[in-house]
Amino acid sequence: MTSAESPECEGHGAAERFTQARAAQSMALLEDYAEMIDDLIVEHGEARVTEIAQRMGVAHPTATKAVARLKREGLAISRPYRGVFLTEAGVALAARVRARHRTVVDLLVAVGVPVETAELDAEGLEHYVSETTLRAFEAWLRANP
Amino acid sequence: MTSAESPECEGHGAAERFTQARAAQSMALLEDYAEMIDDLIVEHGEARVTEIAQRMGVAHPTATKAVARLKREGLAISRPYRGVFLTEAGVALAARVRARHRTVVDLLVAVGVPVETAELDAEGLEHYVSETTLRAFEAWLRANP
DNA sequence: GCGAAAATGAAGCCTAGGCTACACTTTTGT
DNA sequence: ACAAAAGTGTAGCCTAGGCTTCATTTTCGC
Repeated sequence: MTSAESPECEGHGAAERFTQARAAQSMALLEDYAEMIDDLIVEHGEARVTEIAQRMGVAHPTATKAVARLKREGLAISRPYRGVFLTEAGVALAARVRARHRTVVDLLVAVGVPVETAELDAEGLEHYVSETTLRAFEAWLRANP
Repeated sequence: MTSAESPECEGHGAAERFTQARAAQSMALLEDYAEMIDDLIVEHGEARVTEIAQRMGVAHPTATKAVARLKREGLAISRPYRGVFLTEAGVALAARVRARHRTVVDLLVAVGVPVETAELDAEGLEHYVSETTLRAFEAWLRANP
């Protein structure tokens, strides 16, 4: 542990970091589903629960629950036995997520990570990259072409 | 996985990526607790549940539950009303996690992320960095001092 | 040495995110 | 047109990981 820790007493501020990481985690699944739904709409004009479930590697009721949460958060809309669609906010989220994913993969590849590994790791990593770090990645990629 | 994957259509195997990311997530908390306990043992000779809880930013019963899980996984041992200690496997895990954390922070800083942000983001990121990526980071850091 | 404070454990509740089983629509094929 | 197949929804169960409340044990101060 380096950086800004009080050497005496207990080093804290640690709790904050974990709390923040936990918050990021709760957003991660929502982001994945939003991006997935956006993909499906682009490909097929709509996203069906069954296909969302297949691609996410979960059973269909799990996908249904996730969609319900997306709707609660104002990111998606759907009617019974019909496809799922993203709201404006949902589309914006999906776009942000996709761009961030690209940047993360690009940076990993740029520092020597094999492309397939970069794609694999990015799936987990992307949700924990802050805006500040993302911009640093972009700046570095621009400066190191 | 009941239903098989259609090898046709476009880019899948996506399900696998998500499944893997989910598995990594289930390991993340265990890793954080193991590292934290190791820190406390180094500092105080033992790790008390209350202090683990404080530093993780959770209530003490939450820490107790996490310790129970660590014990189930063979990573820690403890007796009622006594401190928590790591098994050999737990110590090894903590060491690996700490080394990985440092490498991730170093790489982030090296590409221009502010130190405080790097520490913050690394807390979430580190759990999703594969061995391959970690080694790529180390190689890159050696080549770009 | 004893009573109070601090630490720990145990019970019970909540949400998220998995699952299976089953019921009900919609789509589809003859 | 209608029955079978496919898709979707609902209910109910599980685990993980949060929480509060309360009981118990240890530790500490006097």
